[in-house]
Amino acid sequence: MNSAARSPSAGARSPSAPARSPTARIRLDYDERRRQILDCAAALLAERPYGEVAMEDVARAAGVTRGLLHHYFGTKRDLYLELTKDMLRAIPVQVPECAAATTPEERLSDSVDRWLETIWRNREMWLATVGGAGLGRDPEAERIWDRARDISVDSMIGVLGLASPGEASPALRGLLRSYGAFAENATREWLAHKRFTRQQMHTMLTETLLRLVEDVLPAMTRPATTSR
Amino acid sequence: MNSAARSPSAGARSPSAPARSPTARIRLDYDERRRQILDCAAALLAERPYGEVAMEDVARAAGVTRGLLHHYFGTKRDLYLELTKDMLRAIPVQVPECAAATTPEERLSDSVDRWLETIWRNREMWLATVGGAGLGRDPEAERIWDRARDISVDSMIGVLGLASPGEASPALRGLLRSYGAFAENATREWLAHKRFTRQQMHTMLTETLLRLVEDVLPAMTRPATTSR
DNA sequence: CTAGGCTATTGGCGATCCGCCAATAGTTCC
DNA sequence: GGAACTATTGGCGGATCGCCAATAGCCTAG
Repeated sequence: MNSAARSPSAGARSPSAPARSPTARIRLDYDERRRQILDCAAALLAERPYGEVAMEDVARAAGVTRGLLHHYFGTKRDLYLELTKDMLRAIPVQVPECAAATTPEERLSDSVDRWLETIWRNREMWLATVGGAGLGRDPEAERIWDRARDISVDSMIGVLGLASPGEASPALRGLLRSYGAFAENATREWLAHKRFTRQQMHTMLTETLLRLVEDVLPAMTRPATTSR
Repeated sequence: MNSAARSPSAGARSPSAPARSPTARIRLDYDERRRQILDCAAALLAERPYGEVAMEDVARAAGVTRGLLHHYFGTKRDLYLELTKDMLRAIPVQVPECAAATTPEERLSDSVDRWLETIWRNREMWLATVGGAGLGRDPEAERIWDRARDISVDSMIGVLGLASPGEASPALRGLLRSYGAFAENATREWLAHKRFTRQQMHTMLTETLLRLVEDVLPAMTRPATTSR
């Protein structure tokens, strides 16, 4: 645009320079910078939707320029997907395996507890990705989420000792995936609006899952009518 | 633009072109045009995400120019919100009230059935809005959805005869809202991936809601531990 | 049947943001 | 101290959005 008004001296850069030397170019290690950018992006995406967070904003928050973001992550969409993957890596769906001789209910309770703990520690990043800032229905994003959800489903099946991973019926998998949506919504209301206590979250998540697999699933797979 | 398009060889426009002359400026009634634009937007948003549908695309699909879209709806975001409101209007959360003397289970079954029927008839628009093309975490959109979900929650409370609308506990409302997310996910898998049959949908939705209010809710509101 | 007004519709201007890449400047190692 | 290495910058070009003055269908009065 208006590249005019560049005096020959070419000094006097942006007046809003940080307290350091005005043109300090701070050089970080690859992984450090990468992490910092991801954190800044998470913070911004946790408070307003994807479409309203400009790359420029993320860059400014990280104290770098837009070009660097593209250098590290490629597209804005790529940055978002990277953030998603990163979050899914940080919240590895609960692996139970506490002790061998326990009831499924105990394992489930433990598993849910651990999961809530992890979510709570990463709540900002969770809200930035799962919580809905998303870019919606992107095939790649959907693929990532689908895989994560399938892993989560496998984990649930394992915790409850329902079936060998390969043998679960489509109905069961679908049911558990929908339970995942249920849990996500409850978590969002817990984190963003404090509509549940953590105690309530725990009870709700465990009890609901048990009811689904013990009562709802049999009713679904029973082929005959009698839906009541 | 192409004002010379009447030459014989220059025919063969898009096969779906209207029977009018190529450059005809077709003037429609306000409501007609509005509805047509909304339908075109729904069709496009049903197959790819919000960010990848340009206003230009919607305009071309509707056979008009971009400017007209802004004239009718203002911002792109406004258009999307309008579409959402429109969809929520078209799918008025099931009003049961079938007959007076029925059991809650029967009313619920009926209500779910009616809801599934409506969704199926409007599946394209449903997928375009609920189904996830969304713009994510927009405050206005969230407000719209929240109101719709609250109405839906009231409806469920009414169908099951649980409490007078004003007296429902926050826990109940939150639980039912999360059930809404459960139902939405199941519906998406049903419509977009055919992972459930309609029969299964019906059973799953009714049975789950009953289990939630009869078993899970009491466990949540019971203050003591014993979540086992 | 023509003139004139009403308003649906157009076309294009300015601004914002994204994607990229050649040039620049810290950092390290010899 | 100099040279190689690479993190970082700055800006160009393209796509899209938001808007508004000008245009042109359609309807009614005379």
